Amino acid sequence: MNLSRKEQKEKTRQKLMDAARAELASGRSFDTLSLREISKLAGIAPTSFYRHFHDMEGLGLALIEEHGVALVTLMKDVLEHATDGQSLIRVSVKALYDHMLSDQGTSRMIMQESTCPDSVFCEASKRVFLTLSSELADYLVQEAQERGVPLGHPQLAANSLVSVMFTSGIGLLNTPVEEQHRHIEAAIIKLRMIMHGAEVMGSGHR
Amino acid sequence: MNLSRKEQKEKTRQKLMDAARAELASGRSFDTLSLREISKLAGIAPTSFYRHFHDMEGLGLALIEEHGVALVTLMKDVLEHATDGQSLIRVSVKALYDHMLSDQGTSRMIMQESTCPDSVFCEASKRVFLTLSSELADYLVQEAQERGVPLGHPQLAANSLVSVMFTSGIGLLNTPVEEQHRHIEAAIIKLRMIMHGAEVMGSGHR
DNA sequence: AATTTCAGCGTACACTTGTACGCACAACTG
DNA sequence: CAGTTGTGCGTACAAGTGTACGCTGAAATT
Repeated sequence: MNLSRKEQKEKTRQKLMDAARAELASGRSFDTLSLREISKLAGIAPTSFYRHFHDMEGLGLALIEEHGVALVTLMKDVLEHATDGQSLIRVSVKALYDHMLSDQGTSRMIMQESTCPDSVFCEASKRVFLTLSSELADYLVQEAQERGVPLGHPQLAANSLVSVMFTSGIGLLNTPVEEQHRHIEAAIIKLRMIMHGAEVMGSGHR
Repeated sequence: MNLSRKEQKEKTRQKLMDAARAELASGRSFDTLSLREISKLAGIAPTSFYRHFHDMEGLGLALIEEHGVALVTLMKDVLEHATDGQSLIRVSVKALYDHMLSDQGTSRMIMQESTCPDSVFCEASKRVFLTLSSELADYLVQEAQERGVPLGHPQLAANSLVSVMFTSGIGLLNTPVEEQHRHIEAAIIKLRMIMHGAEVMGSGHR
């Protein structure tokens, strides 16, 4: 079972990313991670790191990129199979939170980096949120049209939904298992609240 | 104009905190700041740092603490002088955003640290948000009672309001001046949307 | 006036950091 | 089969890190 060069390389690359994800998941912030440390955890020499990424920045970017793609795919999938508006929220939340729990490190990183200005990470993170927001907004207007219930400021509504969804999601990561269910239900209520608000604002009420 | 020892010490302490705030404001994350670097920027020897803080962690905590107190004071002040519910949102947003703009560094730091688990900073940051949320929730129920318009889930509503307010606020920091006004108006709409939603949920509608 | 206190400094040490350079050796290519 | 390619390694170095230790001089206390 000799591995080809490409396979082997991909494998070590994943080892590096996994090492970083693990450290992130344990609560470290990305910019406290050092090239040497990650290399050691991945079981390679520090100088070999450069065979896979030009930089730690390169690694970070790869993490965000991969996570973002998965997130957008997930959301499209959920929206596609949505039945009605009520359960949609519940299903989205569950799906998103499962995903966040499965990669806590990168999830936190994206949230963190989205607050920093002028960094490559920030741009990448914001792009993820923006994509999700527009995707959701598109769906909302379409769905509202079908139901004949106009929505006010769908773009802003989607934006708030994403904000609250992720802020709550991050909170969930630091929540003991026995309280997670309560936490999720709270998030669902918050999201419904925003949807109701959007509907009110859609029916002429300012 | 000889300064007393205490005054002098307080002055250098502030120089340290100001140096940190400046670095934070320029987009650095707190844990990339080194003791030596901050000491140099403050114009003192690295070893003198210990006369003021036990740690960089100590400095960080002081930053969050001070900022948090200012924030809570500000909010209480705004709520106290509130006239009606509509302008309240506008006034709060303006006040908060002024405050955030005046200390971008710490504002960002609090947002960032609130996502990390198991850190002293996280606890401190979350405490700030929690205090703000409860303060706001208290006001909302009281105000709702006076108006005779019941609110659904006031605690969750307050929580969402704070989430959206701060997420948008952080976004504002990275927004060019000419777009800031539009950004603020968008935030106000988002917040009103949540309030409408809370009112809908208060009138039996789930 | 004599004594104590203490903010600030300089030196020193053990570590960690990124990365330049060249070598080895297995996998690919012709 | 010879030749090239490229992953991974070890060494080496300059730069930066936290902090222990002891000193100084002025302010505060006695």
